[in-house]
This record gives sequence, C-alpha cells and structure tokens, in this order.
Amino acid sequence: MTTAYVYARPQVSTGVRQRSGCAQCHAHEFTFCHALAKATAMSGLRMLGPTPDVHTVAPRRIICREQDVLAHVPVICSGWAASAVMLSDGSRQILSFLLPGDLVSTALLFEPKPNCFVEAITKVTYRAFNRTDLKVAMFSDPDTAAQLAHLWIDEKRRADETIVDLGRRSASERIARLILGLVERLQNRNMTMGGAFEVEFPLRQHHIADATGLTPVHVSKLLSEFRRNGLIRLSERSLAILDLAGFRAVADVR
Amino acid sequence: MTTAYVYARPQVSTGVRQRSGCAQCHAHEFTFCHALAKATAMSGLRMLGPTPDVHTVAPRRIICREQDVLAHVPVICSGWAASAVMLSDGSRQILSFLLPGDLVSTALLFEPKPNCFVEAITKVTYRAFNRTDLKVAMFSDPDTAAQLAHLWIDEKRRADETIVDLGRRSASERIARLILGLVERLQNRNMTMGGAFEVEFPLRQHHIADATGLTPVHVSKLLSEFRRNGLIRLSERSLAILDLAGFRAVADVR
DNA sequence: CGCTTCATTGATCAATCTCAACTCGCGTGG
DNA sequence: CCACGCGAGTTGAGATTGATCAATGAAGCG
Repeated sequence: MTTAYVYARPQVSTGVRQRSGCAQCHAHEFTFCHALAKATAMSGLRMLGPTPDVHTVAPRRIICREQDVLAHVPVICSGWAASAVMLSDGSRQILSFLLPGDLVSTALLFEPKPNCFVEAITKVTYRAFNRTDLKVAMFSDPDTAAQLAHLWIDEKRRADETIVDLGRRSASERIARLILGLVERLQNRNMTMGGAFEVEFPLRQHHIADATGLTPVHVSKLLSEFRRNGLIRLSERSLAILDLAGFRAVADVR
Repeated sequence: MTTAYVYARPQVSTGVRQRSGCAQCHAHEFTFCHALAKATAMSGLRMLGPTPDVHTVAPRRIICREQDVLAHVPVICSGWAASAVMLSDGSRQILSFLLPGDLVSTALLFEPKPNCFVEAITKVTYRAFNRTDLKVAMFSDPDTAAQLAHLWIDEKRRADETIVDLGRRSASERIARLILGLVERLQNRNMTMGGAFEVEFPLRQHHIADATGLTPVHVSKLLSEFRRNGLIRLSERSLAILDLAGFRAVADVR
C-alpha cells in the first residue's frame, strides 16, 4: 500500500459569480455545450433557461464534494480540475482530469450526488446547468440525447482504460499513457501550443502520482528518466513530446 | 509489471438457442428485466418484441468480443461471466464480473461495440434484447429510463471503486473488497446459500488475480492466509465469510 | 492412463515505496 | 530588505510488497 499523503483540507470555494458569454469558452465548439445550444436553438424551444452564470474557483479549491447534493450539473468552461476520492488514511486517487468542455460527471444528470469530490487544479470557471432542464432537453431532443450518450460512453471507456492501466501496467507505462491521453484530449479541443505535441500542462507531480497510483517520488524519478532519454520536455507548466514514437513505445505494451 | 499469463484463445460460442420463460431467472424480480417487463406491460404498448430467446454458452466460452458489432444487448439470465480486456503481452484485466440480471454493459444501449470481451465463467444463459426496441422503451417510458439511468450510475460507481482499489490498496485489501462486493451483489439478488454470508463461488484464483491486478500465485498465498486466520472458508466452489468483522477490517482502509 | 488445469509452497528477484536530506522559488510578515 | 516557512521537485539508500521461477500434488477428463 501507498502511504498516507495527507492533504490539508482545502476550503470550499465561495463560487464567485460572473456574467459572461459562452463564446469565449476555449472548447465551446468541440463539446457538449455547443451541441446543447444548437439542439435548443433548432427545436425552437427554450428548454433551457438562460445560459447559467459562470462560477470561478481558485486553484486547489473544491468545486463540489462527495456528500454534496447538487441541483445542477457543472460543466467546465476553462481551466483544469480533477475528480478524486479520498481514502481514510489520507491518500487519494484521482479518477479523472476534467478539461474545458467536460461535464463533471454524466451520472450527475440523473443523480444529485457525485461519488467523488472535484478540485480545481488551475483557476477554473464552470457553468452549472439545471438538471431538470437538461433532462427535458434530453428527452425531447434525440440529438441532445445522442450527445449525452456519447459523453457517457466516452467517460466509461476512459474509466475502463484506467482500470487496465492501474491493474496491469508498469509505472512508466501508466505515466506515459496518462500524458498521451491528456495531450490527445487537448488536441481534440484545439488547446495545443505551437506544435501539436506541445501543451500547457498545469499538473503537479503529485497529481500524476494520485492519478497513476504511484508516489510523487517515483513519478519524479521516471519523469527525469523520460527527460534524460529525450522523450519529453516538461518545465514551467508546459509539456512537449519530443520523441513521439519513442514515448508511445514506452506507453504501449512493453 | 505483471508477466504474461497467456491464455489459450477460447472458441467463440455457437450460441445455442433455447426457448424458456423469464420466470425461472434467478434474479428476475430484483433487476432490470423485471422493471422493463412491468413498464412495457403498464404502458399497454408492445414496445419490445416477444421476450428474446435464451442463449446458452459453456464455461470459458466467449459471449462477445471486443470488435463485435452487436445488434442486441445481452442480459445475463443465469451464471457468472466476466468482461475483460486482453493486453498484447497476453495478460488480461477483468473489468467486472457479471451476475444474473446484469446487462453486459449499459454502453451497449447506445453503441454496438463493447470495448471489452465477455467470457462465461460458469455455464451462462442470457437474453439478447434488441437495441432499438430498448431505446424506444427508454424514450417513451420515464420509468424505464430511470431504471436504465440507475444501472448506468451503478456501473460507473463500481468502475470508480475499482480504480481506487487498484490504485491505492494493498493486495489483501483488493481481494477482500472484491469478495465482499460480490457477496453483497449476490445478497441483493437473493443468491445466498444457508447463511447470508455463504454463497456459491465459481471463480478460479486466476479470475481473482485478473480482477485485482495480481498474480495467481500471490492470490493463492493471501487466500491461504485468510483461511489460516479464520476469516473465510473457500472450497468446492463455495465461499463463506466466517469472521465478517475481521474480514471487513482486512478489506477496509487499514 | 496420460493430459491439462488448478492450487500450493518455497526461494529468490525486481519494482516501487519509504525515509531522509537537500534545493529552489515564492509569498509573507517583520 | 531579509528571514522564514511552505510547497514542489530531486536524489540516494534501504525496506517491502508482490512478481517470478520452480517443483509438487490433486482433480477432472478424454
């Protein structure tokens, strides 16, 4: 077992509200919100109320907790967050990283209780859609339903992949696969910088450790090894994959 | 990393068909099928065609493969199965065990491709529901939709728990939690024998190993330890938890 | 009867954790 | 401006968990 990395309990965000349009959302046109807006517009109905307010939370603040009962479904507009579970010994497991455009969890569409807590990694803005509105939209518009089904399938596929990674892959493989998965998701959102394999990368090594089931110490050693072998460049909150083939080889099946 | 436990590629089942009623299903009244039948009956519509035929597959045979394109959604009627992923080095990770009443995967309601293969552990019978029928039922009947949403949430919750177990728990904890989880699911289905904590248990040690990310050798050693400590009795395909408090302590957070 | 699968057990090995010391940058308060 | 503490990252030495290898036996089955 991993030892307890005891985290100070972060304060719950006050959820500062701001008004602003969806237009500036990094990932708007690639994700759920867009489809939702389109479906709503096309059907001619105002199924959804006015676009919900934007909430802003600072890094390391909690967006929602495990025991919360949410009347709304948060959708990340900007920034990175993590959904995670805390163990009683103080260690934690990150279930998934949330990027702009991501629903916190599709399960929240049907159930008010997330079974994990969600913490901002960078400064995060999100909108909280009303659950009942979303349900109505979903049942009355097949397009929206299909879109949500797609999100669901994708969420589940990634969870299953995580299970395989944690169950059957070495530390280097886990880290490499995590990074490649994140880069791919950023590419899908047009969130790369310069080259397609250079991205902003706000994760701390302890985030990587908590997502891969390793210790921060070991993560540090393996990242150094990756750097030493010319596979990646990682510094100043930015990441570049220098040797894609080589890095994929590390990530893959051994 | 775990080494390659290379499995012989099992033959695909011929899917022998049989006629028989849902009544004899072990778990009918506790699960999805029941709700579906009720919803269909109440609405007065024949949304679903006649109850689908029962397919029977022998132990160790494949129910569906990763690359299959399924026109239907299999629901287990009797027996145990496992959904799993195979790695290129021949090792495998079991994603979940399927018990009577379980849908193979709720994702199959929306997408014809399972992203894992499903293998019978015991002799298994299952019914293959037509996907389009199910969708129609789901969209026209809120009860059915709620039922499916519940399945989906439950499936995701279990996947998330598996991630936590594999990422942050010791070998003994993983095994104990797996067993407790299965016993609980069997209890929910009224599938216990004698005492509430005595059940039929067809899993081989390699199933436990593949589900917990361990080696069969290590599983054997830890199960022996559990027995030595008077926590469980496990033999002849039957399992009893002898010291529930003690076993829970092993399973829990340490 | 011989084959295969499954389980057990012991000896040894390797991956990863643990502990500890040190550096660096940053924000804060004196 | 400086001292300080804190979070983050690095590095090395040693401990531990679980994997690997190997030998053995029991059970099921053609």
